[in-house]
Amino acid sequence: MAGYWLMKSEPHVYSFDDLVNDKTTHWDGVRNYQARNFMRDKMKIGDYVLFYHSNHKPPHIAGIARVSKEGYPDFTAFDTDSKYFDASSNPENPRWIMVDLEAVKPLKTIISLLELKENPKLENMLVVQKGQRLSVQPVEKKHFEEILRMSETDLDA
DNA sequence: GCCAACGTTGGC
DNA sequence: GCCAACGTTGGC
Repeated sequence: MAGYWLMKSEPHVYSFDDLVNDKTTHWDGVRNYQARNFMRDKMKIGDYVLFYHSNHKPPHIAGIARVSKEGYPDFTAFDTDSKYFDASSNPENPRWIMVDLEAVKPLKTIISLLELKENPKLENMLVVQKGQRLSVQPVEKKHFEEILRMSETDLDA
């Protein structure tokens, strides 16, 4: 059974439209252990991902993606030219992990953070909790399906 | 192992 | 641009 996730990206850095254009991307640059552990240990091929645009007015969920490759070393940590370079990670003992995502489809109507907060069915979602900064979050199936319903998005259409 | 200082995230 | 919340670092 597929799992469900929410992943945050700043759209001026990498947006859902960028993913649609690219078809697939590697999710590099995560430098938080909790987020890394989800990618390393829990995310499976075919899991669905709510693609969230943070640092945007308003912050919102833009589209649906899917895991297309499971956790493997984030090579940007080895690249001294990368802003994600981390001298304490190396190919023999990589500290940071990424997954690949593929675009599935944009939400028919985007759902803002305010709309998420106003829906009592979503009150337990991590993304609406105060101070929640985690950039890779697990999502419950019922919450994922509620967001599809709110956004009038049919994954099978 | 504690915790103060510092850096980052990200909504507002 | 502000700042609350949180994670990390490093001295002790």
